[in-house]
Amino acid sequence: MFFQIDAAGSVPVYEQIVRQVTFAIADGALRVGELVPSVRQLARELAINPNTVARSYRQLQDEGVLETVRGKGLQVATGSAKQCRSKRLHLIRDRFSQVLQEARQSQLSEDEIRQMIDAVMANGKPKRGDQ
Amino acid sequence: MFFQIDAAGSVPVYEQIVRQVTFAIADGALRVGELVPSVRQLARELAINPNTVARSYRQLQDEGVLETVRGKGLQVATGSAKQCRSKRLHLIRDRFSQVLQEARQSQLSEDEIRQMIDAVMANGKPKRGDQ
Amino acid sequence: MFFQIDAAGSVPVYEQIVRQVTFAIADGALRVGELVPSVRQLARELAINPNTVARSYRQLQDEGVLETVRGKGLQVATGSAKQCRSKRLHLIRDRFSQVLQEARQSQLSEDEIRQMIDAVMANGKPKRGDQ
Amino acid sequence: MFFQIDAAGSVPVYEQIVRQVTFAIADGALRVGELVPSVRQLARELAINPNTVARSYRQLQDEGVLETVRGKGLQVATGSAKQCRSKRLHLIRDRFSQVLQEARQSQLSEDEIRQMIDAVMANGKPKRGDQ
DNA sequence: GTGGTCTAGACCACC
DNA sequence: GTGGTCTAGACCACG
Repeated sequence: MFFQIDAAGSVPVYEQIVRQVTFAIADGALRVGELVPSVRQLARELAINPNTVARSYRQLQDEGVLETVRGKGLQVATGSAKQCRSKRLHLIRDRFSQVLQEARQSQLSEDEIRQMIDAVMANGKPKRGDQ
Repeated sequence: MFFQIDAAGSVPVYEQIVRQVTFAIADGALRVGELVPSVRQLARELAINPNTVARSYRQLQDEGVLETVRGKGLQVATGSAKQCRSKRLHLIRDRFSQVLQEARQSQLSEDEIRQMIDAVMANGKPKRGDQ
Repeated sequence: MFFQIDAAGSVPVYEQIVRQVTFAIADGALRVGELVPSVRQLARELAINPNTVARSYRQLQDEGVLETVRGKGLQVATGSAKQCRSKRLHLIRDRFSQVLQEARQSQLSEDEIRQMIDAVMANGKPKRGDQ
Repeated sequence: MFFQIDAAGSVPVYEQIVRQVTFAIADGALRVGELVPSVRQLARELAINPNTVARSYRQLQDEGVLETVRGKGLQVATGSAKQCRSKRLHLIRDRFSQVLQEARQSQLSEDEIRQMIDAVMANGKPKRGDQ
C-alpha cells in the first residue's frame, strides 16, 4: 500500500489511516468492490500496531465506507466513491472554516485575511506531495 | 480581564491563555512594561486552577514575552509588541498554509479551492468552526 | 537509569533532569531515536512525582531535544546530539563568562584572577566523582 | 548613591544591595565610620520597597559590616574594609568553584576546561562595567 | 501580596 | 502501557 504514517506528528495514526483510505477512494486509487489490505498486512507494512489499523477499519465500516465480506476481508462499499469525495470536501472546508475563525479572532480584518490567503496560495505551490 | 476560555473545546486551556495574552499584546491591549493579571487573580476570574495560569505564563516567559519582576508579578517584556504581532501573523499564516496543502493533496484544483474559500468566508461569519 | 537528583540543593529538580538528559545525549549515552525512560518509570526510580518528570520532558520537547511517539513514549529527536553538545558548551561557557565578569567588577587584576583559577582548579580535583 | 538594581533579573534585590555595599566598602568607596544612606532615602533612590533595603541592612549588620549609631543611623563598622575585601574574594572564589564543578560534571576534561577559560578571558575584556 | 516548585491524584486519547 | 492536561493544595523566597 502507498500509505505514509507519521508517528511523531500530532495527528493520531488511526486518523491518518482513515484519511488516507478515504482520499484513496475519492481519487479512485481504491475502487468499489476492491479489497483493502488485511489488518495484519497493513500493520506490518506501516510498522504500527494492528490494533490501530483495526480501529481505523472499524471507523471506516461505521461510516459505511468499508464492508466485510465473510471469509475474504474488507472491501470498498458501493457508493463509497461519491461519499468519500463529499467527505473529503467537507473535511477541507471545515478546516478552512476553523482557520478562518481563528484569523477573525485575531482581530485581523477581512482584507488582511484575503491578502494573507492570496500570499499563501501564490507561495506554496511546488511543495512535496506528502505531509 | 477580557479573556475568554472555552473549557469544552479540544484546545488546552493553557494554550488559549497563551494565545489570548499574545494577541492582547499584539493589539496593544497589553502594553510593554505593564503587569499582567496575577496568577491567582486570573485563575479566580477564569474559574480555573492557578497552576494552569502559571503554566501559560511560564511558557510566555520562555518565549520572552513576559518577564518576572520579583515580588511584584509578571510584566510585558520590552520588544514583545513586535514579537507578538509577528507571532500572530505566523500562527495564522502557517495554519492557512497547512490547510491549503491538504486541499492540494486532495486533487482539488486552484479554482475549486478559491471557490471554497469564497464560500466559507461569505458563510461562516457567525458560525462555530467545529467539526 | 543513571540519573541522580539532589533534592536538597537549590537547583530545581526538573532542571536537574533536563540537564542530565541533555548531557546524556551529548555524551552519546542516549542516542538519537532511542526512547527515554517513561515518565512514570523515571519518577518511580528517582522517587519523585511524575508531574515533575513530565515537566522536564515537556521542556526538552519544547527545545526540540525530545519528540513524542504517540502511544510509545518520548524519543531523542534527530539532530539532538549535536544540539545538546553545543548547548552543554554554551551552558558552561556562559557561566564562566558570568563569573569572570563579576571578578573583574571586583577590581581584581587579570593576574589575581588567573591565580585564583589555578588555585581552585588544583584544589577541587580528586574529589568524589559525585557532588 | 551609585547603586544599580535590576528588578527583573534572577538575583534577589536585597542580595544585590548587600553585594554592592560590601564591594563599595572593599573598594574604599565607603569608608569606615561613614554613614550609609537611610533606609527610606535609599529605597526612594532605587525605587524599591523600604522593607527590602531594611532587610539588606539587617544582614549587613548581622555580618558585622554595619553598626547602628543611636540617633544617627548606620555606619560602616571598624574592620569592615578588610572583612569586605576578604568576603569579596570568597564570593568570587566560591562562584568559580561552583562553575568548575559543573564543568567537571559535564564530562569535560581539564584541558577542555582550561581552553574554555582562556577563550573566555581573552574575549570578554571590554564589556560594560555593570551587570 | 507575588511567582516558583513540587506532590498527589484524576481523566483523557492513543497504541 | 504511553504522554498530556487539569485540579487541589502545600511550601518556599521575595517584596
